[in-house]
Amino acid sequence: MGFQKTMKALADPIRREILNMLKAGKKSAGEIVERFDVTGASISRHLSVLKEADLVHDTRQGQFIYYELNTSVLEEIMLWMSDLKGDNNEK
Amino acid sequence: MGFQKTMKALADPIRREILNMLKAGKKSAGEIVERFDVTGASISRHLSVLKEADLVHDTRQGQFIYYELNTSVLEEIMLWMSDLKGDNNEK
DNA sequence: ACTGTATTTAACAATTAGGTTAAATGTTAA
DNA sequence: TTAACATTTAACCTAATTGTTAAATACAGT
Repeated sequence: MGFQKTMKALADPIRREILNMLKAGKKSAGEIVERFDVTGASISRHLSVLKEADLVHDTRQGQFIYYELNTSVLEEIMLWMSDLKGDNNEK
Repeated sequence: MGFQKTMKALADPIRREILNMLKAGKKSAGEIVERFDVTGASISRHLSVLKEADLVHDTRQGQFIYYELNTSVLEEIMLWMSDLKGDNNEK
């Protein structure tokens, strides 16, 4: 269940770019929107896809909602890819 | 150009399962079709998506077309994920 | 040349995804 | 409580994806 959601979430370039941005630290939805040429509503939905995939966590602080990267779910994906490549061992 | 195609190709569960099958060695389109509950036409298109993403190579042998796994394109994806995770080094 | 088998391609229907604008929600501050 | 701001949700549109069936292509054997 999680795997499919994660892969689907990662298949969109805007969502991947959002993840790249968050590597530098948590950012508010507004700060994220600024970087793209689409509406806030559109980014908001992308964020909710990332959230459902557990690739980000959000915390409200006042009127802002901050998004933060969560890479733990990438673990099993990298394992799957490693396995596919024939690297038949851990990590 | 390649990255997006690869991620898109990997986002479908049937295509991932095809790749899993091919880990065991090359298989004809027909052998692949047998494993799934969809028509050969459907699998054929999935195979062409995988081919366009360079995740598989195909070679005709008589009336059969054999598909073979190519994992080289996974390299850059794993690098991207590693980088996202903060593993700021090689491999 | 014909027949059978393997596979792909074309045409179409149904579903999903991603974008927009407008309305709704939540928070802050006056 | 009203106003302003940040963000999400709803309604809608269009384009892309995935599946189906039927036709086309490619090869093998007689």
